[in-house]
Formats: sequence, structure tokens, C-alpha cells
Amino acid sequence: MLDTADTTSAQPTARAGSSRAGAANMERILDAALALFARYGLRGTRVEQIAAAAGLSKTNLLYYVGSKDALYRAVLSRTLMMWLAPLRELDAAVDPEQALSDYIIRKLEASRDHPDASRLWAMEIMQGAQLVSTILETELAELVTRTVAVLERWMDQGALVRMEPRHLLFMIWATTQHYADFAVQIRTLTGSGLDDEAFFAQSCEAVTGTILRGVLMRSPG
Amino acid sequence: MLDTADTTSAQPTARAGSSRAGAANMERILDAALALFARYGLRGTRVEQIAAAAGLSKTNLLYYVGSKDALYRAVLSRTLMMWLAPLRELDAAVDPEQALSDYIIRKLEASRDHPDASRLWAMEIMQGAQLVSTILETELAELVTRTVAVLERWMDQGALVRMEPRHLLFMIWATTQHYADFAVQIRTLTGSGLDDEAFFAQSCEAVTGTILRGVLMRSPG
Amino acid sequence: MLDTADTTSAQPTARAGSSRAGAANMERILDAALALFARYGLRGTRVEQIAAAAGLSKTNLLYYVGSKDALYRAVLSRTLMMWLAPLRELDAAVDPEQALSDYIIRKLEASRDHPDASRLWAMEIMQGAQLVSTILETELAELVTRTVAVLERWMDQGALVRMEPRHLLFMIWATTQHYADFAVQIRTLTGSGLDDEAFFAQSCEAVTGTILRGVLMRSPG
Amino acid sequence: MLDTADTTSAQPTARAGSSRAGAANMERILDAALALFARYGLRGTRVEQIAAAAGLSKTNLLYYVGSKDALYRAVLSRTLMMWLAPLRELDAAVDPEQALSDYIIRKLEASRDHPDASRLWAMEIMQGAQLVSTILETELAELVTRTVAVLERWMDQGALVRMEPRHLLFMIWATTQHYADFAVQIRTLTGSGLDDEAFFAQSCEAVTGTILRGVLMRSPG
DNA sequence: TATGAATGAGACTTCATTCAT
DNA sequence: TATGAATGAAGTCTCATTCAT
Repeated sequence: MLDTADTTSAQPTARAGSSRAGAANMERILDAALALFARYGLRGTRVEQIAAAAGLSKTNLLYYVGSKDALYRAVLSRTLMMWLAPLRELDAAVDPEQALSDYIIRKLEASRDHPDASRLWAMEIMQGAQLVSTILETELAELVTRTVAVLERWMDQGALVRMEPRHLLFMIWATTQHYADFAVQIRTLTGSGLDDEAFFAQSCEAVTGTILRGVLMRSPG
Repeated sequence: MLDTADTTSAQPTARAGSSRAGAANMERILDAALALFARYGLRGTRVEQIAAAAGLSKTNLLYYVGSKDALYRAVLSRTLMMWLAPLRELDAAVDPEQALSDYIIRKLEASRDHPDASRLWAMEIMQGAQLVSTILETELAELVTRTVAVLERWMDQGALVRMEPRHLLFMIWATTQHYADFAVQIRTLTGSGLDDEAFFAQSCEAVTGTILRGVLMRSPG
Repeated sequence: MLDTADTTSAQPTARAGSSRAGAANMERILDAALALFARYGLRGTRVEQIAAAAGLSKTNLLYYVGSKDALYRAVLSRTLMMWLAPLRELDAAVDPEQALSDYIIRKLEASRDHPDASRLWAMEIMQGAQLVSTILETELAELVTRTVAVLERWMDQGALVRMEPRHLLFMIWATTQHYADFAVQIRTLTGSGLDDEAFFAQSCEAVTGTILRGVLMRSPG
Repeated sequence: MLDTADTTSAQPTARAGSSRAGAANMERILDAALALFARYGLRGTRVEQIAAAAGLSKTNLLYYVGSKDALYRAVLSRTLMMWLAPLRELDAAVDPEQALSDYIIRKLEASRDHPDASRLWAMEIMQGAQLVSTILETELAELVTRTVAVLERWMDQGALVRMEPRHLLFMIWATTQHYADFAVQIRTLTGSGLDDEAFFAQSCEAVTGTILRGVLMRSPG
């Protein structure tokens, strides 16, 4: 059963999952759960659905995960890691153009590779961030503070347009995640999505180009 | 009971609610439902919750709306109107700087004044746009086609940076709606939200500034 | 409101229905209710259905009839009269062949003209005769006793085959009412019903012929 | 859960109930349901009632049968088999007197042993045969066609009085089923029922005697 | 008379979870 | 581990009836 206390552990301590087969099952469960929770929400997803998607019986699924809520928390904590990773990797050492460009691309790649994670995160925040509020207040806040310092340094150096740095972060998050969260809408309006290579490149170009032009003091070379 | 066929009518024809008291109740119901659906989703919201929030008995609520699903559809159709309105008003006659700036501000005002509507729309899209797919494919697509033409004309005139115009729309939507959809996260990280006048101004400035710099050929005056 | 105590009164004392329009409404209500109760049963019929069929609002219908149960009882008591009438008219003075023949024809006419009444009666009996048990035990029992005496006299006279006379009554009831109660089945198997003149004649002939041959000492002339 | 598609299967395929205990439960459920549906109708019977009668919890009952409607259909399909069986066994090889006599007795035995089935069938037909119309049109119609051929042959041979053979079938059905369907009325008027051995014999004698005398060319030996 | 509004007592059904094997 | 059986707590919706006008 999942350790229901530690919300942040990506690899939840499980009474199940210690064996080879068990671990594999656990993976399948988490994958299936992510896909379904991201689509139907916590309440909207039925345990039986997840079990079917993971190829287990409902009872057996619960044997592994303890409860629906615990599973949701486990999925969420895994998602969190994915969500925070790109920001952690923002490189303060390189020049801002390169750093921001890399960051935006990594975020778009995340949107392309883990759209469900992005959507789950979005739904969780929109619904009040009940379960992740702690993470927001600690890990994320801290990470943001650090990033803000970097951005401000760049502004002080005259490399970036002067603005509240957090808004810049919000804009990057918003634009990049939009391609995952609103994928259905985008597909309806363009006929394509990030999984299409050309479309990915085009989106990358549009987002990076516009934002960099918008915040760099000199147009990007 | 709601007219469940016409999903697009903002003022759902009600079997009940034709009288004075009925109409007032209907308003209260739609308001309460929007707030709750946006927060807890369709499945996560209980009819009784909505009834309580609207000051009616559960039974009486159902007398007006017929069913939870029908109510959801009614709320959604109302939300849709709010969501599409700003884009409809985009003025092709004025110069692009003014037009885009106005549009962004209107979108931010919408995020400030109707954050629930924005969130409901977002959730609906993220969950596959089951109910609004028709609207996406017809009304929205048409509106976008028209707007794209305007943007392309501006690009042809050398006023805007050349890019796929749809990405510009996506960026505007993403950045402006982000302030409503991720309000909790933003509040955690900044301590404020769009309801704060100064913060609204600051956000406006940041978003409009960055985007306009990012897409106008000459820096905005 | 109907007098809910007196189950047998065909013209229930109503607080409504004293005026011209009221009486007309009451008729329409009873007709509509009979048709629906006969088809869907007491529980299976909704007050609103009856109201719609009678051209009144649900509330107004209840104003007239007091309650669904009271209406059901009123309809039933009316039905009862129809059901008992033919037996009351069985003429002990004429010869048995004529008397039985007439009775069977009257029963078949009743099945043709008031199939709903027959069905309602049948359903009521099948469901335990909760409401009509009193009538069964008093009026019907008495009527049957009288008829049995007549039949026995005819047997004593050697006009009829000797048998328990009640079974003869049951057979007549069963065969004649069958054409109303199982009309759907009959129509499926023959393509016709008692409303068709030829079919009515044919049914009459078959039933009277068989029963009379079955119970008269000498073949009917 | 019941296979709700195949209305005709007497042994409804159940998602649940494959094990020993499950099958036994299923039997108890169907029995209880038949008794109650026959008495109170579909709408008039509460799931909880059936569950109690079967010795299960309401939830567990639904675990087996899926829904009230599905249960009703299952009961009905079982009833159908009972109803059609006697006619299937009508033996064209023996002489008409014997064959008809046997058939009538079998039908009376069915009325004695499965009165609920008879009543349920009757109610279903009276209410329009919504669910069994297909069976009426196919299986029953076919069976009747075959039987009609047999009866006509007998008429051609001069063994039976010439008449539309279907009316003879109707009369047999009507008179025999009457003892089940109108049992309450019969008991009120005679103090007895088919479960009483003497009464059964008497009824048998009366019905067979009358009908055979009514349709055979020579009085039965 | 007539009707829109309102309600409470059900009734069906869903679903996460537990039990027993 | 794995699963069929069982359950209780909820949740939606129906419907006869009453209220107020």
C-alpha cells in the first residue's frame, strides 16, 4: 500500500511492489492512473477504469495502492517532479538568451512528452491546489525565488527588459503548457499538435522568438 | 427545465422559471453552478451543494434545471459566450498595436471578472471538449479564421513580425487566461491576484509589453 | 375532491365537478385515467400523464380528484359497474341456450367496447384485489350465487350438462375477457381484433358455439 | 451482471454468479423477483423488496443483476419458456381427444405450479407486450402456425368441428390461465384453488369436458 | 378554477472499499 | 497475489402532493 503520508515521494513506499512483477504492475498502474486522472479528474475517474487500463482487477489494484486517494497522491507527486524538473535545470551560467531559449524548449518538450502530467497539474491547481499547496509554498516558492534572483541579475546587467520577473515566468509557463493543456482546442484549430515534428518546431520558433524579442534588450541574433 | 438541445443559448429556455421569481432563481442557480463546477468539476460537484449555494432545496433546483448534466451544459453555454466575446470585439480597423493591446486587456479583464468561467472552459477543453467540440469546430474556428486574416494582413503590411498567426493567438490566450486558471499558484508565489488593482496593472503591463515587443516590427511607442 | 370512502359509487361525490365545466372535466379525467391505469397500472401511471391526457395541469387534476389513489378508486368503481352489468342482465326466464348465448355476446361486446375496463379489472384481481375484495365478497358473490342457482335449475331440468356451475361462469368470463385482455397477442397472431366486425362475428360464433355445444345436453339448433 | 441483450435466454449469462454461491443466489433472485413482479408489476416492485425476499442486500442484488430493468427482462425470458413449453409438447401424433386433453391438463398444471409466471405474462401482454413483442412475432407465431396446421388437419379429417383454429387455442389459453390469473377471484367465489387436489380435478374435468364436447365431432368417450 | 413554485419521501444506481478465500 | 462476493455511504432523480397566488 502506498505511503499516504509522504505526498512528495515519487517512488511511494509500497507494501506491494517489492517483487519484480509487483514493481512492473505499480508502473502500469501509475501510468494508467495518470492518463485517466488527467482526463477525468479525481472524482470523475473510476477505480475500475484504472484497473482495466492497467490490466488488473479492481480488487487487486486496491491491494497495490491502498485507496483511490492514495493513488491520486502518488500520481500527483510523480507529476510534480516532471513539472519542476525543467525549472531546476535553468542554467544561470550561460547567457540569458541561451538560458531562456533552452528553458522554453525543455518546457515545450515536457508538454509534448508528458501532456497528461501537465493537464493533471493544471487541474490540480485550478481546483484549489488542495494537495499540492505545500509543495507550492515550499519547493516551488524556493525554486522561483532562486530563478527570480537570476532574472533580476540579468535585468541589472541590462540584458533583459526590466519587469517583475515572476510575470516572465508565468508567461513562459502559460505559453508552453498551453500546448499540452489545450491540445484539443489547438488540434481543432490547426489540425496538428506537438507530436507533429514540424508543428513542434513551428511552435518552438513562435514562442521562443516572441518571448525573447519581448524581453531581451537587443533582438536575438 | 432547461432546453437541453440548444447548448449555445446563453439564456436557456426553461420550462420553469418564466415568472419573475423563476428567472431570478435561474440566475442564482447558474451563478452558483459555475462557481462550483469550475472548482470541483462536473462529477465532483454535488447537486445539493449547488442548491445550497443558490438558496434552494435540492428538489427545487432540479425542478428548474431538470438534471445535473443539463445544468452543466447550460452553465457551459453561458461560459462560452463570455469566452468568445473579447475575440469578437477585436477591432481590425485600428492599428495593430492598439488592437492587440485592447484585446489583451479585455482578456485580462475577463480573467479578473470571470475567473470561474475561464477555469470551467479550461477544464472542459482539458477533458476532451466533449460537450463543446461542436462550438470549437464551428463558431470558434470561424472566428479564428477571420482573426487570422486580419493578423496576416498586418504581417503583409510589415506591421507585425511574420509568424503563423495562430501561435500569436495561442500565446495571448495562454498568458491572459493563466492569471485566472492558475490564480492559486500565482497568489502563492506573488501574494496577489488580478483583483488587486496594482497587480492587475502590473500584469497588464508585463503581458502587453512583452507580447507587443515580441510581435510588432518596431518597438511600441 | 372524490369521496374516498365510498369505493363503489360510480359518480363520486366531488367537491369539484358541480359546475358544468367541472363535470365535463371529471369525465375527461376518468376516461384518461382508465386508459392509462389499464395500461401502466397504478404505480406505473404518473399523475402528470393523466393530466396531460385530460388536458389539465397536474395541480388542477389533483384539485378535482384529491389524490392519485382516490382517482384510481373512482376509476375502479366505474369499471366495476361495467364489469358486473352483463351478469346482472342474465335472463333466467328464457331458455338456457338463448340466455347463455346472449350473455356471452354481451360479454364480448363489453370486451370490444371497453377493453380498458376489462384490463383494469384483470390487473386489479391479479394484483391481489386489494381494493375490490369487498366488492368481490359482497356484490359479486351474491350475484354469482343467484346465477349459480339458475344454472343448477337448468341442470336439474336436464337442459345443461351437470357440472359445478361456477366453472361454467369462469369459462365464459375467461374466454370473453381474453379478447380484451390479450388483445395485443391476438392481434399479433391473427392480424385482427374485436373492433373488426367480421372478426367479432367469427369470435362470437367460435366462443358461443363451442361453449354451448360443451354445456347443452343437445346440440344447439 | 445479466446479459441484457438476449431476452430469450432462460439462463441469463451473468457477469457475476459464475461460482457456486453466485448461481444459487441468481436462482433465488429470479424466484423472488418473479413472485414480486407478478404481484406488483415492474414499477410497483421495489428492488429492496426483491433483495429482502432473496435474502440479499439491495447492493448485492444489483451486483448480480445490474439493474431492475435487466432483472425484469431476465425474469420475463424465463417466464416465456414456461409459457411456451406446453404448446411445444402438443402431440400431433395421437388422436385429437387425447392431444387436446393432455394439452389442457398441462396448461392447468402450469397454472397450478407457476401461477406467478402466468400472471407476469398476462400483465406484460396487457401492458402492450413492449418487451415480448419480438417473441410474440417470431417464436409464438411460428408455434401457433404449426399448431393451427395440426388442428386444421383434424378438422379436415372430420374429427373436430370446423372453426378458425386460433379461436380454439385462445379458448384453451383463456380458460386454463384464468385459474392462475384470477385465482383471487376464484378463491373468493369458491373457497378453493388449483392447489387443492379435488378442486384441481374438478376444474380439469369441467374445462376439458366442456371444451372437448364443444369441439369434437363425437362426444368424448 | 387554475397554475407555477416548492418539497419530502422515496427509489434506483454508483462506487470505493472490505471480506473471504 | 489475486479475485468473486458483499456492503454502506453517497448521489441523482422521480413523483405525489402542498403552498401561494
